[in-house]
Amino acid sequence: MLQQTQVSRAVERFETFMRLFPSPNRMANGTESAVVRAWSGLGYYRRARSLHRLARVLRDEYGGRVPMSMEALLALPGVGRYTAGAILSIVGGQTEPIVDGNVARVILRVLGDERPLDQAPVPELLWEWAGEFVSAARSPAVANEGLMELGAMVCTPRGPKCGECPVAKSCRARARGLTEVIPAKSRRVHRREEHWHALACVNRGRLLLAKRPDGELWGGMLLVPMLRVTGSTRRPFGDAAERAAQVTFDTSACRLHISVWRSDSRGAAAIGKRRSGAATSWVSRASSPEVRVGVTARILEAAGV
DNA sequence: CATGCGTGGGG
DNA sequence: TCCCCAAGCAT
Repeated sequence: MLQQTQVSRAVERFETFMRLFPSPNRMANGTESAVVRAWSGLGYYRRARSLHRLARVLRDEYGGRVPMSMEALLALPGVGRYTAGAILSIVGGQTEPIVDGNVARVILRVLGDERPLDQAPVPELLWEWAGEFVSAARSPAVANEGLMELGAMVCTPRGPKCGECPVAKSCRARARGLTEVIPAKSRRVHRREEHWHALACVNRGRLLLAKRPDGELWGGMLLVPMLRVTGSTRRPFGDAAERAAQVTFDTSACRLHISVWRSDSRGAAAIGKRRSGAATSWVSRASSPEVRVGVTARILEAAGV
């Protein structure tokens, strides 16, 4: 959960999530969609799907336990250098470094390095520095936690609290007045614009949802049926739906301009004509978490259903 | 190695 | 309103 997600967002979900999946075996014995459902709203849903796959690897190959070696951890789906380092150092007390966004910011400021944190060879430099740091520490867990926490609480992206910083005296960014420009911003990518149709389709308290195709935006998620506009289709769902609203929705990579259509029991057939084999299902509005989250919630609200 | 992947809060 | 960014990873 903590991969590229603020601690406070993860904390909100953690207790519930752990009650649902108290052990790797319990998750492995359940379905992927159960995990994705519990994850809904957190974003980056590949993490949820990876986690379910990971649980099955633990069940089938490691007796339901987490292997405590770098090699084994890095081979698990969704586990990279950061996650493996965190598990080994914080859980296992091993001398392994962690570099997250916070740590990178602290190191670059201390060094007065004005390069973007993702520009080669900066990442390797950061891992080496963090490796020397944790090697010199009595407790790898405390050292790594402390370094991340320093970045999160004191050496913040804007307005760092240098007056409270234990290493302010040896910080080059501080000495040169560069704390606001380090770390340097990397080249910005333009958010591409796409046009989509969405179908808000309600019948007797149930809502039509469709599973997004793997490899596309929101792959594997259960959402209000959505189609990307490719040609110049005026009425993508025929006469079965009426135009209800227009909404804009941003993801990290693109801005979606969505034409929202409203329909009833006829909607499923309209979707079926558009998409061969689209996995649609009617779900209860009251008990389905998808209804209250993300793009689906926005579309339903805009459609007034 | 550059890019894609969500969402929500803060400035 | 708009941009930045968050306990990254896979491809």
